[in-house]
Amino acid sequence: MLQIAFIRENKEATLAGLRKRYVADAEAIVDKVIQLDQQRRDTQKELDDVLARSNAKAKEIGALLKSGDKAAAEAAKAETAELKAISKGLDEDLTFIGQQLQNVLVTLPNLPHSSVPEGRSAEDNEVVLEHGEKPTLTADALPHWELIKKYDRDGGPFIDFELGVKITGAGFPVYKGKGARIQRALINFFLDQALAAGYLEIQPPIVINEESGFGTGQLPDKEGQMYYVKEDKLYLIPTAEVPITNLYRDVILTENDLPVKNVGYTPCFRREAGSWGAHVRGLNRLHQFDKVEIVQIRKPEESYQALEEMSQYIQSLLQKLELPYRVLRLCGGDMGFTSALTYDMEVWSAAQQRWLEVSSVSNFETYQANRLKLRYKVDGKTQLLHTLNGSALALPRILAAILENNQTPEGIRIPGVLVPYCGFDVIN
RNA sequence: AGAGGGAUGGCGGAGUGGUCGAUCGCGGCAGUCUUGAAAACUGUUGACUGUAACAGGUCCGGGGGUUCGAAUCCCUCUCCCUCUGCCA
Repeated sequence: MLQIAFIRENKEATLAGLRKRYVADAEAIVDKVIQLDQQRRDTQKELDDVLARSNAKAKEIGALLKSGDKAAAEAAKAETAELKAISKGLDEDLTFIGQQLQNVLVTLPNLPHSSVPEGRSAEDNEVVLEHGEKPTLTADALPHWELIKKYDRDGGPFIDFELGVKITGAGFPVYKGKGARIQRALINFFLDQALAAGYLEIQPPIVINEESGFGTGQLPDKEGQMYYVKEDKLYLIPTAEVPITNLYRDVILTENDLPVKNVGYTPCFRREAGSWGAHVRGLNRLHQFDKVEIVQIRKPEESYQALEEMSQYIQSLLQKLELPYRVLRLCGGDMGFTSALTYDMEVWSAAQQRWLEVSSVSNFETYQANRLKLRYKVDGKTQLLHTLNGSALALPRILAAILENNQTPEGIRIPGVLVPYCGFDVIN
């Protein structure tokens, strides 16, 4: 959530940011925010004054009763009725105005960083760099969903979509044999790498309450994208970002606690309506998938340096896995609601001949921290922190690229770094 | 799931209708002493809002109520603990 004080004092910058994101009626919304904020402050002032008078009166009555002057006390009591009526009315007004303000404020996305390119859609994202050689496959090369069927060894394909449909539904594959083992290998590899890079491993719950959904910005308007357990009012997490970042909700850190670097492996659940044929085939888009997520909490002045470090770290993983990749700087129109700057990492899927997004790393600046009330103390003052996170990495598309890019007539070669984790070096 | 007991500042723990935002202890911070540290002593130490700075306002798990006045009384929700039951 944007800070009201910032909007009030930087109206033009706010408008420019919102335009970059193609927010409709930005000017009208910002004017509404400023107007409601003024109204709220005026009403608050008025209420505070009435309350101050009431408080003084109550003390006066207490003193009179103590001194035994009952008649004067009764007279003073009679004067309070009016104050009470006024304060009640003002209090109701304030609640109403506050709600309206909150309702408008939550509809505003984060303001883009100055380096965010102009643009309306994914077409306009800026390619920051490309790394690695795209493998040239033979004419009979197969996409991963065919490869999975080709190496049918343990009583069915090593990733079984049909079986998943049977027990749950589409988008919930069953990993078997080498399929399950390579998943486990990837998770352990990613966690070990993060530990070596100084992250603290966290195993959070994978269902979260409404407050947590609000804290990181999934709620109120993206509830349709999450699975919901109605009886308990709990949501299945779409990413470990939600529970891990919310560990720091309503927290005031000290400088010694910083920087916070957490890593967590969790399954992730996404309802994601809509599908487009081949683009969502196989492992390309699932309702349940595994992901290792890195989260950092930083002082404002360090957060962009941290973002670059996280980007480098994620790239190092892709390099170790020998995957060709590119890094995109997302444009204003394509960036997530809560982010100020996002890099997407995409790996080259050689048989599908397309780039697959496997990571997204973002700096949210104070947008989440303001919702979370996540602060730290500097020179006796409390200040909002910056939150960042990134996938490091999401498994299914990594696996898809590994399978496709490394296919040979003899079988699918497992990248060297994974072999000790897998216990095998080829799927054949 | 049933019965009972709780929820107070970073932690422990007082406070049961009137200067209580809250005694006290620990911890933290600053100082004295010390070559330095420890110990001891002294002072200081919640958050939000508001103001140029004061002042003022709000917060004792959440919400509502009684009262001139609520941390204290009433209702309700949530969570925690103990015992009984069930259970990976």
